[in-house]
Amino acid sequence: MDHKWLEDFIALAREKSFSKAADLRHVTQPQLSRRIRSLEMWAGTDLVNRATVPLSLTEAGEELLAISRQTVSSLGDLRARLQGRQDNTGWVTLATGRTLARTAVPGWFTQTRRDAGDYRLRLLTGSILEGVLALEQGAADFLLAYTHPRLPLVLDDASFESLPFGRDELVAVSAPQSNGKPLHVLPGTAKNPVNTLGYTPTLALAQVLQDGLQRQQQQLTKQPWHQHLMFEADFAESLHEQALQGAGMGWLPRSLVHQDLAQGRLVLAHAQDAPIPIEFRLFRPRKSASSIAQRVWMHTPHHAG
Amino acid sequence: MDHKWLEDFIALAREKSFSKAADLRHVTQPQLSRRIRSLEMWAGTDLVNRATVPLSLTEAGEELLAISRQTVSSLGDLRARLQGRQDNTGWVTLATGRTLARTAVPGWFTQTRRDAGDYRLRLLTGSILEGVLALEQGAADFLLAYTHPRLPLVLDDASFESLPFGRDELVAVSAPQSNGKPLHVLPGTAKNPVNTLGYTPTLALAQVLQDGLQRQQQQLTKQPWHQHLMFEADFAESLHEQALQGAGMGWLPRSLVHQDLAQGRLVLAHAQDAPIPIEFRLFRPRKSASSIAQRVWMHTPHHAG
DNA sequence: ATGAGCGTATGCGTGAAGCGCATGCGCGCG
DNA sequence: CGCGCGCATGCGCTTCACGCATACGCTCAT
Repeated sequence: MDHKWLEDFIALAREKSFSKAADLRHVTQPQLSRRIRSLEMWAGTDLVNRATVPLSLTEAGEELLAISRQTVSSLGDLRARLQGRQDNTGWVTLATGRTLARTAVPGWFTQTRRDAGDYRLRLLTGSILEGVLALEQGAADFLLAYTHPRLPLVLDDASFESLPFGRDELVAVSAPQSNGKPLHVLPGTAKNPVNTLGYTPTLALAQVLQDGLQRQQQQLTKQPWHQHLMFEADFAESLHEQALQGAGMGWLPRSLVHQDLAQGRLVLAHAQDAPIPIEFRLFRPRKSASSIAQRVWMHTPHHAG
Repeated sequence: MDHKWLEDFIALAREKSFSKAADLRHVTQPQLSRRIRSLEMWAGTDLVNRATVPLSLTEAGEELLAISRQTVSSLGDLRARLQGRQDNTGWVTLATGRTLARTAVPGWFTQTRRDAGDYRLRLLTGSILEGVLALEQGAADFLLAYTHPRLPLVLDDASFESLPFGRDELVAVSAPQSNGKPLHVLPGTAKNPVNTLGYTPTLALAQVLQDGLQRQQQQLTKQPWHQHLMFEADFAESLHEQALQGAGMGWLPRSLVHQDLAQGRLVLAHAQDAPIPIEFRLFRPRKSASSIAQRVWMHTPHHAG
């Protein structure tokens, strides 16, 4: 009997749909179907009436649901307490991506440390999905992530709250020539496409960027840009490095390159100077915040969306 | 989080020994060690203080123990209820071995059906270990198994009770020659060993037989018998079949062959006619018996050990 | 009535994790 | 000081959990 099965079952009872519950649980629908089937095998009887629309629980299912809720919550609470016990040494854990860790976190940390009192920060960098899991499992106090219609970010509104944390913009930059003009500039030509530095598609930034570019090409220029992807990385810093070396044009967060732009090490590589806006929010569980995490949350300014 | 881990942890807290708990849980000591380690990883903190002798639980471990007990028992009870609910259609489930299913069960079934009222019997045949698991998990109402000092049969006395069910004896039999003397007879000679039919060592009967033979050779004949194992099966019926065909000498339960002995299809193949006694007991959980299982238990005669 | 679309179950190949066995290592006792 | 007991670790094997692709059933609309 896997504890996961009970959590799956609770989700299924809430959503009354295998597909929806599978999304909530971050697994595919077939897998959730099999897990529920396993739970039914373990119980020795059917738990879900699949004939009704929407599906309903059998009598046995209702009984198991009650016990599952109690079990999951008591074990979850205990686990959170145990984890929190050794975290209550003044640490706050923040899950985020590598780029935001470089751009948005430093300023926030120094500011909240000044306003909310001294505390120590533990940073967990990884994919958005990893961050979501860390937050759900109590391994992190906060999650700082990009928000975008194309990023599903499945966090239950009932259990998690968020506030607008900040915004930034992706600007097309390139190393300059000796005359100060960009070495690589948009749009290129068909025979001379612009050397481009890109994000790996798994990265959240890549999704946001792709969507932003599509819109720009629709609104600004009717014809496509001619790009030649030279370099791809899952870390904005790497692209930054390549851009500084003159390897190509890349879309980088302005906060990451504004100093280079000011001092001429990089220049804007877009004829119309059309930055792509990006937004990010800070998430936290609605309950069971440590006192320090609570103070930090309260002293985090809401950047009006 | 595997539910097994909690059961392991409870066993460990009771036994205060990884090895003992591993035996109770029917796994090897290293595996139990790893499971507890997994549980500690999940909890995020140590649960067991391995330094003390005997080992003790940490504060976190004590808290988890309390919740584990509650969780395991409530889930276990519910499961038993659910299983019982659909078994309460007049079925009683008996786990036993293949041999006892042929020898001891039929008479018991007809007798208890007469005394305890009409009921239906579901027979689960398998190894003793499988039967023990079926009983522990509520998949079976009763377990009928050989008892012997060499068979560890790890059933918790606090949770399970048993009664002496019956006894039988293994007799050496062989097909007869035309003159009525056994075709294969003990003891053989060094150059002409007796063709023997044996049980696969995994079988409980094999353990009992081997122990019985060792004692007999110590007590009756100082010198070993000369046997040549011709055929091995995990099912007494198969040996029976082979014996009838004259393939060799085999130790078979008397109840299985008494008719063949009476009618001369088989004859005793042992010079001193020294049968090996075997005993078997009926086990059941101390609690949560269905009403029918309760009646059957009550009407099962105690064959005084 | 028939076909389109949604939602759940199933086959399959891959990869990770659980398992037993063999062995290492620390601690207490003779 | 060595010997034995008890828990941890390395290793190879097998099993199963997972995602992907696809089949099946059911409803609703034309």
